[in-house]
Amino acid sequence: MKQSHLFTKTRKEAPADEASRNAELLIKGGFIHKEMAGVYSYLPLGLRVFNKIVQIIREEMNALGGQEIVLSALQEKATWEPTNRWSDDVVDNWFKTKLKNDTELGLGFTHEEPLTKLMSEYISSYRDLPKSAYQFQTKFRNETRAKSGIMRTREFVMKDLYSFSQDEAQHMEFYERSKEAYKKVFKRVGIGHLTYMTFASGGIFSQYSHEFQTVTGAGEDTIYIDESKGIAINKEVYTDEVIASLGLEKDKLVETRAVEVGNIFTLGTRFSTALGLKYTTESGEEKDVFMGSYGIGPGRLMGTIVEVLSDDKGIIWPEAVAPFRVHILELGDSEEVIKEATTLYESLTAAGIEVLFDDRVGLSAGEKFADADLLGMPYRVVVSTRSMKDGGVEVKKRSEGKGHIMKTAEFLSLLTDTTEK
RNA sequence: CGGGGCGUAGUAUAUCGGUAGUAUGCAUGUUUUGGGAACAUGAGGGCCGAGUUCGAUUCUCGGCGCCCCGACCA
Repeated sequence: MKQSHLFTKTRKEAPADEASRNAELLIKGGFIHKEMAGVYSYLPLGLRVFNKIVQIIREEMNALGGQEIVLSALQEKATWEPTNRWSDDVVDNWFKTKLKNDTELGLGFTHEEPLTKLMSEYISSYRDLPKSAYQFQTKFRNETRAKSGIMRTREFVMKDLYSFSQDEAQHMEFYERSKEAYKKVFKRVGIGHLTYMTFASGGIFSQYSHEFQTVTGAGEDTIYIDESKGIAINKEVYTDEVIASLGLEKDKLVETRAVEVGNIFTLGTRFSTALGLKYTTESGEEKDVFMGSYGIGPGRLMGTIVEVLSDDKGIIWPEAVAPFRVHILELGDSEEVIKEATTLYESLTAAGIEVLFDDRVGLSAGEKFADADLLGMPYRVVVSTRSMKDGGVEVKKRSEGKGHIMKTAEFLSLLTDTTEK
């Protein structure tokens, strides 16, 4: 994409009403736009990142056997009453509305109820299990306090997967595989090294749930990490008893702040019992389906990546989620430079490489460099009279301090090799 | 929800009970082009409402909105 075509612009100063690093950098770069407290829109560059994160999650959920669906945001009262989650006294963050005829509706804050109800139309035999379904869907939560930029918002897309199994044993098999899928997701988006599977409170059907917590001061949670084992305990269940039961030693645990980027949860039969999701066993017995839920918020994940992977100049996107892989900067307006840069842009694009081409005229070199640092594409390629005199283009990785001159063909093969790897 | 802070050009910030200033961004022109260029010219502003006052952006009250800490986060 030619940068002259992009309708967003960078800005030098972050809005005064944003204190979090993720919001500052994402707004300065034109990735997102704030509509109101806790509600953000995604702009072209931000949406590209968002979609890449979504696609990585989608691939891993598909590999797990999940089937993608999209459930409705509008929810009716009758679906939620059987589980006692319609009342505002029980669930205080519903956004509710009404039909013209005064029928009450809610905007879904999660989707256990509608999916459980829906599944009862399709699941009736042990032969139908296990199954799992997931979606990327907008949730609405009337948080008393939105905060930290896109980390805690009132409207956000969530990947929520729900698993349906015959019994706890079958459920646990899926649950264990989901842990691995989640680890892959966080590794692929570039924050695996900072993300710990964390024991958290479990509910009625299991002692623990598992959260995936990424270490950052911007996080809302306090966790205790065992670095050697690569796991952590959430403060909410941090007791001597729990530490011992997990085979950990208290003096090896390090307290830190972290953000919950994902969680997996054993639901048991709470929802299936209430909503009548049953199946018939091989011996003809009727049993409640055993469920689990598995969530990741792609937007929060994007915010977390920015919190964790940025420096004083801007964002350092991991290749897997960067809006573009290469950022070509055309410096100066000599005909040779423009021709060389345009040719490079076209040949990289033809090779299937995503390129942002800073073809804007009349800007100083410093301004283009500053924008490139802020926007954070993995590779910055400068085409200028100087680079041409030196016999090529200057290639610099965003994550490294110095660039070096390469022939364009050399650069192209570098990118292609990495792709094939 | 408890506590604290704050609303001034697109953005960021000053000042002041009496003509609202600066930077940046924007427009036009000339020059400039390897780390947010220079000069000139121009457009652009007091969240809403009530009160006090000769006069309110400033003071008072109410509303709306935003941020931070805590609580909450199924």
